[in-house]
Amino acid sequence: MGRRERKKAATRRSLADAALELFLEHGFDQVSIRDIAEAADVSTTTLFKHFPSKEALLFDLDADVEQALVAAVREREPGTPLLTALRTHMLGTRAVKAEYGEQIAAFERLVNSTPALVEYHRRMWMRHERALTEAIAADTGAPADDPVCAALAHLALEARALAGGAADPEAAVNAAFDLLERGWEAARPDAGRAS
Amino acid sequence: MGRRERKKAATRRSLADAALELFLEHGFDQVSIRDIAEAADVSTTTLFKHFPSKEALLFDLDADVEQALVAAVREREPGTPLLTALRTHMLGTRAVKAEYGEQIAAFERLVNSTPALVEYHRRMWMRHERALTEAIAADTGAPADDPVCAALAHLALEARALAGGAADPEAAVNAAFDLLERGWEAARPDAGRAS
DNA sequence: CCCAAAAAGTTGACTCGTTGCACTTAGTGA
DNA sequence: TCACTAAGTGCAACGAGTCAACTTTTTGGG
Repeated sequence: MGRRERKKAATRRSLADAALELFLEHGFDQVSIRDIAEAADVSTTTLFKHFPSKEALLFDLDADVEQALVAAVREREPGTPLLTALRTHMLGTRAVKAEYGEQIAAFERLVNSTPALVEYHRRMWMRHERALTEAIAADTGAPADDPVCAALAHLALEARALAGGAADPEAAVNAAFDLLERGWEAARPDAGRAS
Repeated sequence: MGRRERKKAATRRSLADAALELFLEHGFDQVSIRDIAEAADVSTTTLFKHFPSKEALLFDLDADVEQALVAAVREREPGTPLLTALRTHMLGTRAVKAEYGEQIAAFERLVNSTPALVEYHRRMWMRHERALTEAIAADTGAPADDPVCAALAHLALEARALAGGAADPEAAVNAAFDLLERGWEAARPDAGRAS
């Protein structure tokens, strides 16, 4: 990796870092793009060459975490039912987060207290809908555009948004998956055991 | 109703009309707030006294249509299962719309081709989540904050968003409800028959 | 080794949604 | 009739995001 790409990555990180710090201290809406550019000592145009929007500054690291979802389905333990793997993954990342402690907690508080960020987060999350649909379809031998697989993917992903607004997020996720799991097994009696 | 309120309603309507016309002709993003205010012969400040945002200009009429959803559950034929009523309502309004013909079709095309509008529409729709949750809970005698009822409400409402992006919307709605209905009946064996 | 092309950054002005402020106008109610 | 209030105006501003023209590097090929 040449010097150019290293420098590029450096300014990118310095932007994301400055943004995170300022957002955590003053709140998302109280910090302007100009403030961030100023803090990272670049111009606003440069900032927008690195990040397509103000929101994107925050979810820079989070991007690959989201990819893990599809992997959790595709590369799950053989013999594990699909929905079980999904459910575990959604509950599991939560546990990992809890372990990391205050930093991630503060980040989540920031996101969940800013409507624009909640929405953006949701959008990013939902981008995997198609990939998940295909993973599920492939898994059960259904055609790639099977409506039932699409519905399952969509509704399973929605479980996260549902948890976001609930008093007890874990219970909410479990409730959603209880519903889906039973409905899914009824629809495909073979799906509950191994595939 | 005095003259003042009549005038207020008049400018409001003239704004909404101008907006709809311009949006349909040029597309949402190609029309600025200033254009609309100009066409209705008021200032942009006045426009924002009537509508809280650009998007709101379009969904002025649609607002009460959305309210019908909760009514469809609460005031359904006695003996009809809850989910059946919901499903029918979602498929039914679609049929009504088809009958109205080109105008509504064009409107829907406009909305569905503009990400900002899709999102706004979804938001409006999802505002009924709490009301629906309570209606469902009351219906089955569960506590008002029962997670399963909340999950069902959320996921049922989501069926619309799911349909929006699907090749065959009707099939998508049916697939979602098939899943939910089975899961729901498994969770509450008494819920499938009458209440 | 040098030069041209590509990539990174800068500057400054601009659009667009949205808000705030100070002001006028016109119904309304006593 | 008169004070009050709500609607509307004009203008200036702010913040996000874009655009175009221009200055650096950095890099790769002849």
